[in-house]
Amino acid sequence: MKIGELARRLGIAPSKIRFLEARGVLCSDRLPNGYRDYGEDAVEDAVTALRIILQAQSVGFTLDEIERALLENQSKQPSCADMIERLKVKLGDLNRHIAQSTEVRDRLAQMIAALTRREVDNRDLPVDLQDHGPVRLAGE
Amino acid sequence: MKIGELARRLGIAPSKIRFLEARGVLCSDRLPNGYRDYGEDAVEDAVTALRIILQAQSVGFTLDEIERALLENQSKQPSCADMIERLKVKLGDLNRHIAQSTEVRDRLAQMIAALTRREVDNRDLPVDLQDHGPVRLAGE
DNA sequence: CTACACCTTCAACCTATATTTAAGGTCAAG
DNA sequence: CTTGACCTTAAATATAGGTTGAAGGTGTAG
Repeated sequence: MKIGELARRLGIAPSKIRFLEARGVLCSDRLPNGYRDYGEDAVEDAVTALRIILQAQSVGFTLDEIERALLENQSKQPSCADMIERLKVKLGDLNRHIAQSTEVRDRLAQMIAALTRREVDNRDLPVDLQDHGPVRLAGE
Repeated sequence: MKIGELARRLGIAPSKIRFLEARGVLCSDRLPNGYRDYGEDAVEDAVTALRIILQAQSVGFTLDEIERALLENQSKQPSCADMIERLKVKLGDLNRHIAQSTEVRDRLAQMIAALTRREVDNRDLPVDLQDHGPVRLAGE
């Protein structure tokens, strides 16, 4: 399988696969003419790797971090003392991030509810804006 | 209060306050000499606005979205039908994001546990890597 | 008056993460 | 053989979110 079909299958641009490969988080076999060639196993590996990479990226890991974690994990010699520390820091970040996301999610849900009510009754202001009163933003 | 002290109080760079003001999500009064001047109320407003802005940013809202939401919320004429739709989409995004973050958080925690065990017993591989087998990454 | 910290604007630059484009090679169908 | 889809690399551009630097004004202390 060539890169175009793999990209379509993954729902991403071929350029992104090339980019990730250049970054060092993916690899590929090549045909004699230089084209990237993905066998059956390679396709499955790529899909799995991409799923991990995109998911990690989506929750705030940089490609550098992902690369370090993946490579370190695959190395036969552990030597991971440093990495475990880095991952623990990331775990803390992630927990704080989840707490914050949840808080914002709840406020957003309240806001939507309040705005929806306001469509009917105009007096009802969003709770989270009432809490701190009108904030001076731009243009006042 | 001038921008430097406000920035120190907020723990951010003065340049960031200027940047956010230029972006349209903050405002300021000016002294006759052009310096930004924050009165007592303005300081509180700025702190509140910054808290909201940074938190929203940290969970994936762009400055454009934050600006639209804040300005729309403060407008006297609701006309928010569009915004409610946008916010609902964002709420969905946020819920998916929380689910994904939580999943990655749990896997990360397992990975740390496994790596910590491996420091003692080298056979014990991280569960999330066992699940999908070795992934072909770069350099193999 | 001199120093020095602080402020202004505006434009340039930076990092991360890609995408797009330019110039060219490969290949199967008609 | 030509056309068009697809591939290659390298370099330029895009986008978000800033930071930095130049050039210059302000304010206060010695």
